[in-house]
Amino acid sequence: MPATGVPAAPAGQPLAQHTGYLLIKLGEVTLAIAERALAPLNLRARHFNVMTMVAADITLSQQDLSGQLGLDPTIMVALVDDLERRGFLRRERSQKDRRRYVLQLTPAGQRTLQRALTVIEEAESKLLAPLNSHEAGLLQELAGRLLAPHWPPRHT
Amino acid sequence: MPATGVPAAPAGQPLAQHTGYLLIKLGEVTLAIAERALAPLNLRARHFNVMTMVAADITLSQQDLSGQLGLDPTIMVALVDDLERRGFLRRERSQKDRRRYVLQLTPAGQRTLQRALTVIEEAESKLLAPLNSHEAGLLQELAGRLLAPHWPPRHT
DNA sequence: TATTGTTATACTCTATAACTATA
DNA sequence: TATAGTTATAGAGTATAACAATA
Repeated sequence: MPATGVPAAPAGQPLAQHTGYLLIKLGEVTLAIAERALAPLNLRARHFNVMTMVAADITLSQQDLSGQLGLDPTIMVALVDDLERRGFLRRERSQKDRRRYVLQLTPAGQRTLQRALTVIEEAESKLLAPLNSHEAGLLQELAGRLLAPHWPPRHT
Repeated sequence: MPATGVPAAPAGQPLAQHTGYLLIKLGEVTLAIAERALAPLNLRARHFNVMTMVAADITLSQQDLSGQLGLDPTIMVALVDDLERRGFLRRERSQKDRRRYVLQLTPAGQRTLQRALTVIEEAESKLLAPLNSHEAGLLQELAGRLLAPHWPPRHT
């Protein structure tokens, strides 16, 4: 095509032809939905992520969590502070390495995580409603394949 | 499952089972890739989006653009200021409604958009490399279907 | 010396409200 | 009165650097 012109694009939504644009906007929409679903529990999506990780693996330090979730360690401090202040988890010094914390959900934290999981799965199911179960599984698989080479991100 | 406990999850990546989490992180990764690809042109992804929209439809006002791109109108002002200052587009008052601006790419803007399009498509192709062409088309279609009910977002 | 967690702080980003000019 | 665009500014969110405790 000539250097003097840009090809005419369909007026409707020229950006919708870019898969990348769709993925970015879909990510934003999905995050907004998750935040709205968790708001009644006074939780942010990050709280849910941290609690889910801690519930699955007690041996994770705060910096392990930062790395796996792609958050700055200083943000993790504030997040864990908040969850601890609200009685959802406890910090205990690791016996093997007393610089590290071992994080552990309290019973209240486990109950809250369970409720959060319920609303998250409900929201997710609404978001995925336009897809049949085969398509939903396919999307899950494709997204996972695309993400794998880039996650966790190397912190700048 | 009992209220006193949360089901044991695979330690590897408990969040990866949530499609929503994958979509959010994939969106973040995709945006980061786009920003990195455009950085040598001194453009942000938003610049590219605005220029693409303006190239496709000259009749869009700044608030039309804000709405379609999901950005606050005040952010659009700064964006258009920047593009105008760099000689990539011009503001002209609409004849039909002199409150509105009609935005128009300059020849330099068209050339820059063309170069931006090249690097964006290159980056997109790298991102999608793990998929064959059928899968890539499928992802495009599924993402579009999921996004449609939620876009553009109703500004809070 | 290096690492975990922490604090203080500066920086970016965004949204809010108030204004003007046009309608 | 309402709308398009603008400005100033406050608020949220983030990252940077420096520090204490431990390895």
